[in-house]
Amino acid sequence: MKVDQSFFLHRNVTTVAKQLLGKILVTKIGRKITAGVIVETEAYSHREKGSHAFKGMTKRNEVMFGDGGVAYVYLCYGVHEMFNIVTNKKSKADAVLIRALEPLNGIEMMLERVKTTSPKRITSGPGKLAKAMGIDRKLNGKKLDGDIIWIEDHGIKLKPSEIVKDARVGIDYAGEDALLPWRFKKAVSR
DNA sequence: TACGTGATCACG
DNA sequence: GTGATCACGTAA
Repeated sequence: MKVDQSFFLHRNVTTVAKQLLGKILVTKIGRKITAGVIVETEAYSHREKGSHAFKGMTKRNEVMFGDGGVAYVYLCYGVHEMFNIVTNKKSKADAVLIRALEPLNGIEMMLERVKTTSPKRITSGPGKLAKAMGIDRKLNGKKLDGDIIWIEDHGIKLKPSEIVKDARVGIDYAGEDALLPWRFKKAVSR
């Protein structure tokens, strides 16, 4: 079933980032459904330098300042669309970057979008998964309880021991805040 | 390790 | 207006 919007209003963005692991991201773009299990996330709080919201509201990060439960999508390096989930209440501009999925449904469609034939690692990075899922800036600000993009809970809850914590990547500009262990990953089962 | 790519933002 | 910068991916 769909995750209730109240889940995204939680005040602790790292908690939401951890609890998103194991949940399902689903998009329905032009009648095509694609879905994948979230296996890697990063938390961004408006109070630390890694966040786009740290220096206040701009045209780009505007949707982060509204209530949680909407998509924040922006273009990175002129090439990649990045998909985030806004969390916390209005004016508390927190967000979770979805960094990796395990493909579940609509793999054919994903392959077509990414223009490859190998499903291996097709959703293994933030830019790639957005492309595979058909997510772009048109979805910026869209609520996650509609019928275009949403999150489902299939009852999977990871134990703390199944969650690998790490420093976030690609944010050297954040200085000491780049060291926060706010990257969460599902441990590889073996 | 190096760089493409284009929107964005902080200047003025 | 303009220029530096960037929450990546891929090739080498």
